[in-house]
Amino acid sequence: MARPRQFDEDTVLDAAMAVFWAKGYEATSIADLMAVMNLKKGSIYKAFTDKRTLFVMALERYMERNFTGFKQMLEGHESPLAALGHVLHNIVSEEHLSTAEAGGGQCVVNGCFMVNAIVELAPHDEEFKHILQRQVARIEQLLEDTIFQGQGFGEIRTDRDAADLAQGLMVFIQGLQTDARCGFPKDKTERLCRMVMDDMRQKRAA
Amino acid sequence: MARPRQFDEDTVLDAAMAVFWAKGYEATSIADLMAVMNLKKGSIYKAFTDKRTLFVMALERYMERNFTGFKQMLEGHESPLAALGHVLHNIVSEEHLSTAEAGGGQCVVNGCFMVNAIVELAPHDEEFKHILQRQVARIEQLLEDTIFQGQGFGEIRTDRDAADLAQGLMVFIQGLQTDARCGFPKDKTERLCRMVMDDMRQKRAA
DNA sequence: GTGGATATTGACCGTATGGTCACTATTGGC
DNA sequence: GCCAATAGTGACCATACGGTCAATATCCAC
Repeated sequence: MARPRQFDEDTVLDAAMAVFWAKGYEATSIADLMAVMNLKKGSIYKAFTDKRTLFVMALERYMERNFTGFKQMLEGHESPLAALGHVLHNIVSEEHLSTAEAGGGQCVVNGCFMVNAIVELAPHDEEFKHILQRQVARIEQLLEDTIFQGQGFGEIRTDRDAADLAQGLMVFIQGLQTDARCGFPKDKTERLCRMVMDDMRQKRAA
Repeated sequence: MARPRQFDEDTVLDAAMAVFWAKGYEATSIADLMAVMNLKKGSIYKAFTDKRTLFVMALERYMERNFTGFKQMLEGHESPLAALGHVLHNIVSEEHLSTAEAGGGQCVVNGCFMVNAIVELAPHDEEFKHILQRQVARIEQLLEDTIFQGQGFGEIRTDRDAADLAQGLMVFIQGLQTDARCGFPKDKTERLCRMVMDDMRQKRAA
């Protein structure tokens, strides 16, 4: 009994996510969003209230996808350490980094939307800060659980708490995302990932 | 034979640096700069051409200070490893993180201006990208030299290249700066720093 | 004190911004 | 076929943006 939507919400949210991810909150204008979502201004505001709300929706969409992506990547490996290695490899590989393809945009390495949002918005906006802190904690917990398993397996070093190793790994990952934004060569970051993975390994007495 | 400046360039540049550091490029308006620099719009444009040029000057000012700060912090320690520990401790401690006090602003933890600029600007601006890549490389080199010395000292592990260790440490530091923007507790990051320092140490056979 | 040179000022400009809203279009239920 | 309800549209709005410039003020050398 009412006119149905003429756009697919998932599709346009993906498009909005891509442009916010690539350009950040401030640098993305409503005009940018109109172009990439293929919607007129009025439709955007009717459906998503305002720019900030749309950003939050796009960010939460990203974070949810990112989190379940992590979980899936951690499954189906012969060992927890291999699973972590797989996650790191995926972070560094281009496939995981958005190519902002929605709207015919060019291929740019964008790093991590969450990290970008932290740097741009967290210090000046309590709401974003809480959302982002929660997400960081969630991912850290995932890493910690996996590391804990690996310690039980005897393949990950036990001279450190799983929580500490997880936090250290998380900081390292955040640093990698900065590197990505600066366009550093993939082989360098892959090398670093191998090194970090190797340092997590339980060393046998020589 | 001409009217002299009524403001101190160092002072106003410090103020501009603080606000760009805290809020980023896009979110800082000319009005913000006028307020914090205590200058009228026309004076700013006469002295610094435009917003972008002023930002570059502020960023380069920061980077130069940051770099010489690193160098000074690395001097006068009993050993290279202790020097690196001192650097890390300083990064984590509040003193090193800008308090944006110029202009009577509130005290906020701002992370690293360079990292903020990388995340906000590097992917979409070739000039910034080059400037920032160069600075990262410069700091990495400093770390590498120190690590190399420490290896000669026998206190830093020699099973890895100094260059690799330096790159890993740099990524970790960049991750710390993200954490800072998100407002994570200092004791957590200090703990992580101790852990990383300890992992750099040359282990004696048990 | 006059002149040349630079600094300071604030009014002004064109445009882009985020956001609103009255109007029209399209639907399913009755 | 009409009605209630929601979607789509684009003109419109106030304002904030980065930036310019002519007029004025202030300096030093002579």
